[in-house]
Amino acid sequence: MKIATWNINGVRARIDNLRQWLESSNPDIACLQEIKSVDETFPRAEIEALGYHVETLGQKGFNGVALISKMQPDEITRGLPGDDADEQARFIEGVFSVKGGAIRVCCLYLPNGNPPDDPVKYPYKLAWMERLEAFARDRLALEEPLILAGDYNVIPEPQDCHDPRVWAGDALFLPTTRAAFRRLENLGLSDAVRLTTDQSKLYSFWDYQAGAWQKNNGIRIDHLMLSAEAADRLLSTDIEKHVRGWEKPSDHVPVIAMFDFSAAA
DNA sequence: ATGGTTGGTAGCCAA
Repeated sequence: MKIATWNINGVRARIDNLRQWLESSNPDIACLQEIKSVDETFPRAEIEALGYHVETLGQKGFNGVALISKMQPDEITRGLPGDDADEQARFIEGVFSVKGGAIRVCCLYLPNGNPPDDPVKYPYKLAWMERLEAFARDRLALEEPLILAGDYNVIPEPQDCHDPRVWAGDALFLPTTRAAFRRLENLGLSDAVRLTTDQSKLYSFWDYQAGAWQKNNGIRIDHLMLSAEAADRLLSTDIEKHVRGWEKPSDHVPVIAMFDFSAAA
């Protein structure tokens, strides 16, 4: 089973890329972030025409996430628990039946947090990460294959960016941010890409500005974090870098993980 | 080099 995460940076501006990607990469489940669309204007029919189920949590103008899948989900939950006043559309969770049980796939768009001295933005990021940690602790107690996939807006380690000095003061790389990410790992979640390679300079995002793509000035911020039960079934991962070279690309590329959920638990 | 690029929106903001 192929599970993907992709920050698409505007699903309506990117519908041709999305179709081309779904047809060529053929994921079973895809987590999309930054759809920048309300549910009413989401290009549902175009995606359903390719044989996918579509679940969205939209928002006007920015944010917004979608979970699209070949299988019908058994259960969908919208929003990250822990703050009823939070109106930003950044989280959608689906449960899917596989042979021998269920898998749980969460699509998340973690707040960017810049600028870090803003009175609202960085504290919101850290609070959101605390809520994610509490959520993960709850779900990990179920002892089932759990995949938390999305744009984390976190550069986990210095080797995940082209130049750590450039990112030193950025909300994506501050020690406090990285420590919060490590707390997720310490709960028992593993970075799928890092389970399969220790290679440096693997990136999932290149800024549109200053020729970052041409110079390979990228960062790795899109992650699939796995429970032990999911990690046990992991076969391989891939960062689909070629998608960044397409016409009118997103600034992020899809990150995928292949699993074998066919064996009994 | 505190620059420059994109999407959604009509607030220039968010990234």
